[in-house]
Order: sequence, then structure tokens, then C-alpha cells
Amino acid sequence: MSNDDDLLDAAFLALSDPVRRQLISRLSRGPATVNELAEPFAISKQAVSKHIQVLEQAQLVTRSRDAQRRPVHLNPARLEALTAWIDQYRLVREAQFRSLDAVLRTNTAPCGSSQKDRQ
Amino acid sequence: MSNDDDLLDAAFLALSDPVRRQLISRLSRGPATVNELAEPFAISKQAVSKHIQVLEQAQLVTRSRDAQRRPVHLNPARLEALTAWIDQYRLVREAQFRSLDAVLRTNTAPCGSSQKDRQ
DNA sequence: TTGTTTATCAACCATCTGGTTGATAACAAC
DNA sequence: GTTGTTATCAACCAGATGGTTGATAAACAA
Repeated sequence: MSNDDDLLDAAFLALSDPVRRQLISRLSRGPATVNELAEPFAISKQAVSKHIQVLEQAQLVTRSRDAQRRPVHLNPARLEALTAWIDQYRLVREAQFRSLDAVLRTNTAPCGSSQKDRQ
Repeated sequence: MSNDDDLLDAAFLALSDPVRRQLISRLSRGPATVNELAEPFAISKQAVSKHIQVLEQAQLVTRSRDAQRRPVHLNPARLEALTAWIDQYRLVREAQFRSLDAVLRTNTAPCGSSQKDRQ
């Protein structure tokens, strides 16, 4: 987990599983232990523990220590890094769509669906 | 690829690979064919074609037809769905952090690092 | 027709993923 | 000490993923 690319790999991979996304959802309402997190699921707590390790490696969550408990906390900063990556490309493309739209609207009149591929 | 959850699965999985993220990056500058997309990479174009199929299944890209070419287009709408999902939880948690911060700032004076786990 | 370009399909293979069960470690309470 | 709770580790397994090579199809150009 050295460079930035590996962190993005790990984070997106972590979010590609519905169980892990539900864990994120639960943690957005506050920290929780593995047992608490595992309770709503039909799978073993070992499996949940593995899921949490995946999230932890991606730095989407952190752990603390409270006797034998190891509460899991959400890390919003890492979530923000993901939206930042996505928006970097989404916004560029949407801006191009808007300007293309403006060109089509002013030059050619009818609102036909004739979009050329190579710009 | 029926429900919303499957689409999120597919989309986050699609972005968990550095090659596919670079494809997204390239496509944010405009449509391109498989051969054009494969050129910068050391892997075969069959491999790139597979990557594009993964992106297409996630509806992050679309294809069109231009003679024997099949140009690939970015789909910003799907990218936006991802940021929407992330922000849904990121913003909740950050808001909680801010209010906790405010409570700590007004009630207890010294800026020590004593955060309790269970809220 | 023949050839070229573009792109996918079909096998195949090594590795990773997500789940299981059983054993183990660390701590709390008695 | 013993018992119970919390959590991880280790080994295993079925299926998915990411890459390869070779064959094939589709749309042109000559």
C-alpha cells in the first residue's frame, strides 16, 4: 500500500462489495465492533473481520483499542479522496458536453440526435 | 446487472483497476477506439477490450458505431452516481465530527487527544 | 477477388476473492 | 485458577479476475 494508485485500487475494490458498503453505511452512524457489525449479516464474523481488514487496508476505516474490543471508525478523509478522483474526470467531461450542447444549439437548429464520435 | 446494488458493485469494481482508471482518464478527453486506447499500454488489445467490457457492464462507458470502428464514450452520469453514494455517508460522518469538535471545544478546554470510541 | 483494419470470441492459466471451519490469543469477571 | 467474550489466524475450497495466444468476424479498400 505504498503509492497513491495502490490506495485508489484498494479503496475502489473495497467499495465493490455490497457487504462492505453496508459496513460503511453502518459506520457512518458511529464506530462499532466486529461483533456488532457482523450481527445483521448471515455470514460468519470471521468473514466480516476479513471485510474490515480490506476496508482498513484501503484506509477507509481505522481501529482503536478498548480492552479486548477493537472498535472500527469510518475515515471520511479517504472517502473524499475518492470523490475527488471521480469528479476530476466527471466534471471535465460534463463541461465538454455542455459546450458541445451550446454549439449545437446555436449553429444547427433541429434537436436531432446526430452526435459525431471523434471530436 | 438488474438492481442498483449490482450497478454499484460493477462500477466500483471497474474503478479498482489502474488500467481501467487510466482508460477513464483518457476518455474524459473524448471518445476513442479500442486500438487507440490500447496503444499506451504494454498489454494486448484483447486485454484492453476486456477492460472496456467491464467498464461497459458498469455503464461507465457506452459504445457507438462508425463503420468497423466501435468508439468508446465516457458516461458522466454513472460517475456522478458514485460520488452521490460516497457523499451520502462521507458528509454525514463529517458533520458528526464537526459537531463533536464543537462540543469538545466549548465544554472541555485543553486540546488533548482523548476521543471515546462508543458514542 | 484479395488484403487490411478493427474488434471480439474461445481456451487456457496463475492469482485473487469471499466464504467456510477449527484453533488460538487477549482480556474481563468470577 | 476457570469461564466467557472479542477477535484474529490458518488451512481449505469454489468461483471470479486479468493476462496470454490463436482463430474468427465485420467493414471497408484495392
